[in-house]
Amino acid sequence: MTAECTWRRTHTCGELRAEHVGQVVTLNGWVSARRDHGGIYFVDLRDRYGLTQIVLTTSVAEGIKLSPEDCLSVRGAVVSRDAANVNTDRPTGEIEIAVSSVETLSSAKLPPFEIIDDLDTAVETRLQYRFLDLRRPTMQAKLMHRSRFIGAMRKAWLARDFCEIETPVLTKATPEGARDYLVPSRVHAGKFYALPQSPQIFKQILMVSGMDRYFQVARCFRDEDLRADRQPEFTQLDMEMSFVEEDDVFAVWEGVMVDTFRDAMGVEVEAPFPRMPWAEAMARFGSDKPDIRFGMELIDVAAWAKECEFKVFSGAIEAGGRVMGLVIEGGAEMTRKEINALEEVAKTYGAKGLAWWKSAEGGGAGPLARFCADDAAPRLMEILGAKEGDLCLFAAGNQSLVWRILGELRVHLGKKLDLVGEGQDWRFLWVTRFPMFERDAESGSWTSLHHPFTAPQDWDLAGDVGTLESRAYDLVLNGWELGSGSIRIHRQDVQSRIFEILGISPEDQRNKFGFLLDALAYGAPPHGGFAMGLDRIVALTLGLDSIRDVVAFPKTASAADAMCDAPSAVEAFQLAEIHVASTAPAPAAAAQDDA
RNA sequence: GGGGAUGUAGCUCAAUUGGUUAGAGUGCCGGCCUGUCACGCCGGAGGUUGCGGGUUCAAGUCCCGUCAUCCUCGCCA
Repeated sequence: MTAECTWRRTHTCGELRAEHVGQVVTLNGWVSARRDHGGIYFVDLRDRYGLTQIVLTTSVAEGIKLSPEDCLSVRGAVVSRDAANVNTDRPTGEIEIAVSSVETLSSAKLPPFEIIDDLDTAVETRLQYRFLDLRRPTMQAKLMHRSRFIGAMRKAWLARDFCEIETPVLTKATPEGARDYLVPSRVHAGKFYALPQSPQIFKQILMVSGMDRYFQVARCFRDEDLRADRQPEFTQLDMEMSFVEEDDVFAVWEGVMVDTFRDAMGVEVEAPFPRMPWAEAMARFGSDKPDIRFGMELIDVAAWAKECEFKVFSGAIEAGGRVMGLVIEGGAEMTRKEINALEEVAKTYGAKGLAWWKSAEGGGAGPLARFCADDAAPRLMEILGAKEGDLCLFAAGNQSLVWRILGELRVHLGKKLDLVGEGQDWRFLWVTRFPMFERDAESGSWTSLHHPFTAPQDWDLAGDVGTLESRAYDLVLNGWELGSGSIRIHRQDVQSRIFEILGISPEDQRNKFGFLLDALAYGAPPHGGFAMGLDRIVALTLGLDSIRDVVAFPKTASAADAMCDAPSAVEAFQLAEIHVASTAPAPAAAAQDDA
């Protein structure tokens, strides 16, 4: 624009105060609420910074039609309000703008929903009109919190001499782990890139290169089904450092989290964070991401169960399985209906049923009561640490199933019974010493629990493969897994041996990971790192259960973008260029749906 | 891939056992109003009950299929 600009703002809609009274200002913003009193007309003008009331008298308003969400430029004097008219709920409530001229920069169609905070609109509609959804002050506040949080973190890493380095988004497909998003190559007919599930190998190679301390705010892609806390593309704070062991990684992260919480939120986080071996986490909480804000730990009742007359329990012990329980203090007041609901929860996670007992010296009540005659009841109560009036829940079966059932029940009960006490906002926990390998349920072969580059506790890999412990660790916050990391393998011979255990042939090792093995052969430093899911921690610090509100343009549960309608069909010539032919059936006309 | 929930006016919801012209709040439009800030008062418009089929004298309601959204199990090294 070469002519003098008539509409550019002098202030935002959130900054004018009593001290500005008398100034003539120009504001730009959107029409939020309108209150027409005939001879005088009030409009709340909104932008990212706040709301300012503008006042139009009849002569100014003449011929001007303001609709909700019109984008305006208004010019006028800042005037103070009479004491009776001050709006104490708004930072700008002491003043208003006596408008002398209005310019409509862009008029708005009637929005499908009102742009206000406390409006419970269907997610479907919100996502389709995300540009309007993101105009709501709460949504803008969430995005601004995300920006502040990540900004504080970046500053904390840079202050610790970490170097921010970008790694490729077009990279190499690997069959291990999650399903890859694939990108066909035009230049190399029949070949494909993959979008990274994480920058794992690149960051290790940066360590071999001697970059020593790396971090990145990295977008990662996994073509798996969604959840409230999982999107197919998500953001990690990825880092790696050289010449370190576990304690070094923990210490630097603890410092970064303390700084970040302080800078972004004004919250003092307690550090160092407690550490707990995986085996202890499973035994005590039945979970590798325990919420340590409340107790109700799992109790092994094998000593009682093996001798009891309840065949399900004694049989489980004989078969090499476990019988464990939970005690809900005062839970005997629960109704049969509530207990049945708990059983349904247990069944979701593979339980055949849920044995329960309202504990009492005299034998108690519930399905287990008839096995609690004479001294059986007091003995069971002693093992459980239960009192009269408590409700005890039991699971029997193989170890992993029992852990899972009771671990999930514990989390469920923690929410249902509101067991998290006051002042327990941020309870971080490092979970360490994960198992190195687990059996694949289908093929029976070994797979890495973390990833194949994780160092073992014992470089010699001596002993039974199934009992080997790794140097992997997770950071857990209030029962959410925030991220994982490990000390890596920096020795080529050990890396090859791990691939061998995983059943990857020497030939496949060369094809898939040859560049890493090569790198490890050129003086790789001991190194380790960690990656934190930023969507999750940003959601968690806002008290949200879903990460959808902290992602500007999230996908729906079917991995679609409701606003731009991705994914979508492409032109035949585009497929031809990349040497791709679709095997998808043509969409049937009858299946078309205009919803 | 499996299970559950939901789908009615622009939005949020209601509609008895299958029964008259599918209602309310809100928003929107028009009128009135000079101190509102969830303004108020009066009036008005607004519906393919997601889509397709079936049962029935009669379907928002029952049945089958399908689509979409949310939650969830599997899956997510």
